[in-house]
Amino acid sequence: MAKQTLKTKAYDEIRKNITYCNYAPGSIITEEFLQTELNISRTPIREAINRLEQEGLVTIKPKKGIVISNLNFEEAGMLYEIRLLLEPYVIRTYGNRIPQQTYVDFYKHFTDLLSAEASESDFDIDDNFHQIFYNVSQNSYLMEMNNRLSSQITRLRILTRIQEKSDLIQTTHEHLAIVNACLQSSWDQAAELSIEHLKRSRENSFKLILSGKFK
Amino acid sequence: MAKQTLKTKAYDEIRKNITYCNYAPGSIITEEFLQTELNISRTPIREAINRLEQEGLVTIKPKKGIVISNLNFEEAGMLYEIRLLLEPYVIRTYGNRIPQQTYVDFYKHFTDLLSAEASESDFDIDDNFHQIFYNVSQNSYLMEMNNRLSSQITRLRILTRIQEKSDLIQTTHEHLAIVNACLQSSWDQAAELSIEHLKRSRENSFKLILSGKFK
DNA sequence: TTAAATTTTGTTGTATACAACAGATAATAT
DNA sequence: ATATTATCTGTTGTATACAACAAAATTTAA
Repeated sequence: MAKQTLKTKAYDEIRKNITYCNYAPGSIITEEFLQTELNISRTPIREAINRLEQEGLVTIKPKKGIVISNLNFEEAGMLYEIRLLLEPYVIRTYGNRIPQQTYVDFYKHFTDLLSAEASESDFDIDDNFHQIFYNVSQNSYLMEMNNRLSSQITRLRILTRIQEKSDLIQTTHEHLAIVNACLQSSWDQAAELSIEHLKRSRENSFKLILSGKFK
Repeated sequence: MAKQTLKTKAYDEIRKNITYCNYAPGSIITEEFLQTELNISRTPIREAINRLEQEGLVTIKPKKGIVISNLNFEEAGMLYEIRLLLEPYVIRTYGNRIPQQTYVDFYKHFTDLLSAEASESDFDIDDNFHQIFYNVSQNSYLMEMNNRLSSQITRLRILTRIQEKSDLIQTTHEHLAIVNACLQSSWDQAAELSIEHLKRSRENSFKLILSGKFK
């Protein structure tokens, strides 16, 4: 990435801070705070914030401040509803566009992962796994939709996985099963497995949200 | 709508001009042009343009100008792919949330429409018909997705219907069939009919695009 | 004539000053 | 003490000036 305007720099920085929950969900920040924190003038900051509002990560309260979007029960429900609609579709429809080698790599990665300690990069691997299916669709609406979802999903994952690290193993097993089906070109089965995976993941998130461990 | 900032006013105005093809697809405009045309200073104009870029209606070419997005074969294909995925889903899943009376009103409206002359407001009715299904889903991702799609769809419709006004009758007949199925609570059938409707509509758009009548 | 270097022009990128306004706080009247 | 009014404070909304830069036009050299 050669060219980086201040606008995109501010956007990347703020978005990262939101997705990784450095700014707590529900909290209020101001443009001036960001201005001094990032050492960037208001104009690029504002443009970044406007975009983030568009993406649903913040809400601008006129004359009040910038509210970091909450992650509540309803939001999680919407999120998973969309994923349950889109992911089986992209797997079934575009799974065959992904080179077998990519599946093999994933497969290997996952088996390695199951026999080792959990690390910080696991989030990215998971994200990458889902993202690839959207990208090969070559449909910019699908890709953008995934982009929109992924930051919220990451926030959800961070807020939940912290409590239950054992979940990673279960998730990886399920990813493994999906990849396995893909390697055999059993797209319907892979789609079905992704539905099961998402449903279980949803129930787990719901449980954690309702337990009130975070808010 | 009581409160209207200049930002939203600029956004509404520019978006309307794009969707109704007052700014031709592919043409290039500048911030200064918009500034003088709308009599609004650059800052709100920029914020509006940024949002429109985010929504895919324009592309900002640094140091060059603002390019009104094109509507080509690929774009139309993506558009219909998403609609074919989402609309049957929302009809099947949320059709029952719409009061019967609303269906009856639609039904009446459509039959009136078939026995009268075509008017300008037909676009809005069509839009409204599709939109209601998304709105009752109460899923902000779905609603926003529809919002995103609808402006592109409107552009497509305007560019195609101009040539073939007879298409309106066919479309209305299909809408009628869908509403009919909904009135009988035959959601699966309604979903199936919407798929047929969209597929035919897609083929029609493709044909018109390929004929090169517009570019 | 042609190629290269230079200047000009037009556009967006960025910084900043000021206006508008909502909400909180303080002051006042009853 | 309480309700009402007025003031103050903090924040975003808007306007505008200037910087940076890319591309086009012009000039210059060979």
